[in-house]
Amino acid sequence: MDFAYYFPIWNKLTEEQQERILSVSDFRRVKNGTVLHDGGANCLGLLLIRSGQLRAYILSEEGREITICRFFEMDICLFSASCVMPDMQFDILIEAEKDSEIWIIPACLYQNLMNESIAVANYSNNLISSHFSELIWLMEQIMWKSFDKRLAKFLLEESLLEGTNTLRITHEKIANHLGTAREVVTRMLRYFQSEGMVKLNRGTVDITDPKGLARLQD
Amino acid sequence: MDFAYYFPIWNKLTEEQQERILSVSDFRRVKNGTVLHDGGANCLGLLLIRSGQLRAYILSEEGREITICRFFEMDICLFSASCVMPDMQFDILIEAEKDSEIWIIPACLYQNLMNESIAVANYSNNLISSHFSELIWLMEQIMWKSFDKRLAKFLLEESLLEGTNTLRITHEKIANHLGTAREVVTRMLRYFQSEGMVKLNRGTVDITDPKGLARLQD
DNA sequence: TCCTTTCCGTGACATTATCACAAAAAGAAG
DNA sequence: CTTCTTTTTGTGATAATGTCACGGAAAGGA
Repeated sequence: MDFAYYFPIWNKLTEEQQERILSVSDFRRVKNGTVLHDGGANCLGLLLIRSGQLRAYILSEEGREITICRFFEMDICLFSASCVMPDMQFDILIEAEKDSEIWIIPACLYQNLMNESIAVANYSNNLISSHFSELIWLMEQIMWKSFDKRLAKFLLEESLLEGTNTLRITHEKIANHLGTAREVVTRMLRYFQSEGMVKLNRGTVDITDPKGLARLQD
Repeated sequence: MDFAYYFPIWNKLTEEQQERILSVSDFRRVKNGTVLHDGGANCLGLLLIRSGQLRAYILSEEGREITICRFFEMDICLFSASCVMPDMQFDILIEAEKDSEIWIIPACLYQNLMNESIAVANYSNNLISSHFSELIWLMEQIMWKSFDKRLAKFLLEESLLEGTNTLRITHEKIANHLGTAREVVTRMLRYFQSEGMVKLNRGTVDITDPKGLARLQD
């Protein structure tokens, strides 16, 4: 069990606390596309990612989406344990963006830890603070950056993440990440293509001029 | 000194901690419009509001604003103490929306308290969580509500806050709250007026049909 | 009364969102 | 291989909102 290696503040816990976590945490493999949490009442627990990738997003009544935050290896997601934070009342969804391996730490256990351990309480604090920061940053992007910049930035980030210039992603997925309509993405991508910055094919976006996109992005 | 009455978890602190807070906290009166915190490095401390009203907002490079959150009597604002939360790196501004009386609790003191007291740590947790929630809510409004609804909701909230249907506020202020341009507010208000829902005068918006606005707002 | 500042009104135009529809590509079924 | 279905993309028309430029009205100060 390499749980201890992945859990961030493992060595700040007492042995008894470590035991408790190990004994009740659940390991699980989920497929790309699995929805792990769909807002509101249900309170799965904290998610500790061993491998793969998750995304948290919000959903409008009309079915539009926007990605709030992404989680990677060794990250902890506590949006799926909103019951731990009683003042956290919102409907956020979490889905696997890749096949993933995760541990699920029951919310009630974590709740207890937060009440026992200052280290845990302060660690949670830092987690939420950094999510708050990211959200402010996202807000600034949405409010004050034109869509061409946001799209360019997204493509570059995605390319960095995947380690390739040939992104296997549909216009619709991109739209769902950025919180806009598919047509808007299509049109902007076509413009990028006309400028020689990308090459489009069904299901893929090929970045042919990363520097061009980079110049655009801010 | 009625500090103890206003400070939220006063009775969960030790006497020694209470002493320490009292001895270093600073009381201050600020005028409407005073900017208490302007982002980034400076780290004034926590603000505990005894009377008045503050708002936290972000600012674009072009000078556009949007209100992130407001603080009233007995609220605590910790955005002005972002150094306490090392992962909170963003430029947020805080200004008095009314003449206000506040206590300033030095950041380093609070920092220490968080490391000593689980109550303080968890209280901070709840604060940040609830701000995170509010921010998600704001994001949903911005992304998925049309401007007429947002403006109607703002006018009604403002009227409730002020306890009057005659709001003394300029179109520009409204625009700064809602993160849009003054012209957009002007045009929408004129539309509201043409529908008989408000009556406009220089510097005031008079709500003549609250129910009409309420029907609009969602 | 004159001058300055603040606030508001409005046309023209740009950007982004919405709606409606269709074509092209891929996949499934026979 | 053909036919059917689903997914993905393309695009025009129109609506909503943002941007720019300007001017005028009201308030306040000298």
